[in-house]
Amino acid sequence: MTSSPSDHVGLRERKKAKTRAALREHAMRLFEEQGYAATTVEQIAEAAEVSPSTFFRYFPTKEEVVLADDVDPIAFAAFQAQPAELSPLQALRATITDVFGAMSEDVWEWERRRQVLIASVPELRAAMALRLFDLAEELAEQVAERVGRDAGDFEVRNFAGVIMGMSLGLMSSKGLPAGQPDYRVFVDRALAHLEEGLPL
Amino acid sequence: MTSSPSDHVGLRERKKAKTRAALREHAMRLFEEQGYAATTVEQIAEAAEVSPSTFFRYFPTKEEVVLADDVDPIAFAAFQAQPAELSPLQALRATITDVFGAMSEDVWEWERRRQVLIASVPELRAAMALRLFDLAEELAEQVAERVGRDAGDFEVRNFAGVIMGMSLGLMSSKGLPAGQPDYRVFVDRALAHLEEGLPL
DNA sequence: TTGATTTTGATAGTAGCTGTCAGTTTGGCG
DNA sequence: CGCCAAACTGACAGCTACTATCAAAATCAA
Repeated sequence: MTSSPSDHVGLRERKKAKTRAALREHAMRLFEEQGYAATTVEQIAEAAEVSPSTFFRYFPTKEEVVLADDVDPIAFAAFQAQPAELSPLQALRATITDVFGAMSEDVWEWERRRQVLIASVPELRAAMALRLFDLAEELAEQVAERVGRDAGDFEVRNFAGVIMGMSLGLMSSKGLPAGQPDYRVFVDRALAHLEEGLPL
Repeated sequence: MTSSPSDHVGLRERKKAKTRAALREHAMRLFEEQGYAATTVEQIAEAAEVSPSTFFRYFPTKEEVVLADDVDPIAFAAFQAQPAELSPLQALRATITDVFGAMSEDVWEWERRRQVLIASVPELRAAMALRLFDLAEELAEQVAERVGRDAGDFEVRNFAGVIMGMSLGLMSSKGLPAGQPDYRVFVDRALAHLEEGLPL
């Protein structure tokens, strides 16, 4: 689903991909080493051996180099592929299991580093929250289709908003065990709790 | 609870309050007239007849002049005052009714303008999301006390996160009727939906 | 009125980001 | 192979949010 039939992977494309990956990796490394705010775009560009203006050609903002994500579209595809008889919450849980299960350990490790960084930098959390608005929009559309309602339906939107909030809640740096948190477990547990009606 | 026994409201304090109010009002007006991004702090300061550096002495960031809020502490106090036999969700609904009901029409009108502005400016939505993290933290503590659990309890935190997300969902500019949305109704409806276990 | 404290404005500086604009590299095609 | 159009690149200038400092002015307490 990520490549169209006639996909010219010429030298140009490969070079672009390499530059992009280099920027991301050096950025992540520098952020972890000396902090997000203390790292300037100039330093990242220098480490990746390009000019600062080139950085902004690949990533519109400094935040985006961390937030750029390639699992979301996969997850949405997986959600859509869930059997129709599942309830939205059930389908969501199945999706999480599927997507996380299919991740290689390398990809997952990268993802974990991202999460830790985002959770610890308020600026990134804010940007992530913004992104979640769009994701909630998409989720609302898919849920609407699944249950045969309009995407503008109040309860459908509320459902999507609640899921979004649950995800944000898991990002709260406080309250989660430090070290190497395994978000795979947390997400499933939170969804299960929601499925039972949030008993307290 | 906002004033200590011996509260000297001298000329100094009054002037400060006036300056603060002037900054807020002119900022809101300018944002509505020419947009948030297109309005500079310098313009706001000039309209309120102070220097730009004075603006930052009253509000740490440009966002804060919109986000500064005085109903949150009232709402938390009201939540704490709810009868102990109510479930967290019931207490929350009662709080909303109480607080919104006690608002004067003027205060409510100002609140409505704020909400509309925040909903329409991504930057403000992001900042508001950040603030909701702190609010969720406080909510978690109060809920924990209410149900006799630890504030770090996973399900308590999940509850707080979900409530936060619900609030964010209501801020999504799309999907809400334009014009003069009455958030009082929406919040209660969303809470009721949650109370029923998010049926779809 | 005097002296302490607070508030204020001016100034200078940093960083993130946006634009422009020429110089170079690249891929496609005759 | 060689040319052209397109894309990529890097340098520069500029804007705005925000910070830090410091002396002048206003306010308060005695």
